[in-house]
Amino acid sequence: MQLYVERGFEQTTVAEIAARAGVTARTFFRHFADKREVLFAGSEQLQQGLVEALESAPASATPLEAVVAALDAGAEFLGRHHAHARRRHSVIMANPELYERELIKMATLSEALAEGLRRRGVPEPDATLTAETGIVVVRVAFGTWVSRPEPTDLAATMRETLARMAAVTSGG
Amino acid sequence: MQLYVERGFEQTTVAEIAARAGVTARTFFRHFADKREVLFAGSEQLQQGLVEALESAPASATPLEAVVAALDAGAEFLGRHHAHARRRHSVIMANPELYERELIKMATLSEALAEGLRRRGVPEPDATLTAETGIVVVRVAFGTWVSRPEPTDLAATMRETLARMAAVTSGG
DNA sequence: CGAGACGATGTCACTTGATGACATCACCGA
DNA sequence: TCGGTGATGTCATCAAGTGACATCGTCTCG
Repeated sequence: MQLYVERGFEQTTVAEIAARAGVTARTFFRHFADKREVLFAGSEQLQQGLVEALESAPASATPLEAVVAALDAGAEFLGRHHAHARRRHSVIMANPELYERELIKMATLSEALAEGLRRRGVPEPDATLTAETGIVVVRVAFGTWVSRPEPTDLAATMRETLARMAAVTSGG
Repeated sequence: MQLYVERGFEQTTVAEIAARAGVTARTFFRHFADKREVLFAGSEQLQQGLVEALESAPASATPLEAVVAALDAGAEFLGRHHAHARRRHSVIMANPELYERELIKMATLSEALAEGLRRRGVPEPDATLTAETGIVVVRVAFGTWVSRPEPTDLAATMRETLARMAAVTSGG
């Protein structure tokens, strides 16, 4: 993060990162699949948390309600470390390569949620669509949350975003 | 495409592609920014078509209706060459690197639609959310369309997908 | 205590993707 | 015919990864 902020992502070489960490480039690649992955460590935990929240939603919950439960868990996970999140987000948004990675992480997350919904008996295409809706809400809400200079309530932002989403897709 | 299908994306080298095309690797990189971009030539036309359709929707149209107009244009563009689309899609889905690129193209498309909606006076976050909804519909509908062995009506699939999307986000 | 297994790291060599600098060559218009 | 322009080739070079092998410290078992 230091180097990416200092001189930009493309301009910093893996050798430099490794040097600052006091290891070798070869070692770097044993910890991270590639140069981008450094910024996405911990995304498995997020996914795991979301899926667990989805699964522990009551069986009577509608698909959307189950996803809302997952969103709440996501807000708790993402809603800490506002300052750090802002720095990280600005680095990612400044680099198409990193943004690509971010997007595929989100897509993976979406697929995991869809799978969880299917396990709950939700048929296709509803499972996929509900999951995708959830991910759009996470992305958009996180984006506005992170754009605010001071930390606010991410869960609330997500709920508002979801409400707008519902309004908008029903032709409001 | 030939080489990517024959031996997989990662396994084919730029030198091979260039050789089969009868040029040099250096020339390849003058036509395509990178190895993946080969599969995404023409995506600017798609974007342009969608945005134009969005703009030529009547001023009285709701945001969602305007996006539906764009979707129709997209269906016309994407809905041809079913066989080719299937091959291309399977190659992309088999390779995370390519899928990443696909996702960022879609994100760019989404942002272009959002910008078009803003020009129509749609405020945030509705513009972004409506555009994202449209893109989800394109992605999911295209996925099911391409999964069918025989060509069907993509526009119809999109409409059905959008209807499910509306049902699902309103808690159905 | 000592031998050996194991995990983390380093070293080296190599492939491939990607880019800059410069040379060529074909073609087009004055 | 001359000169410009655009497309391509050649060459050198850098950076991202990866495989093979060596090294070193630690932990465990007899």
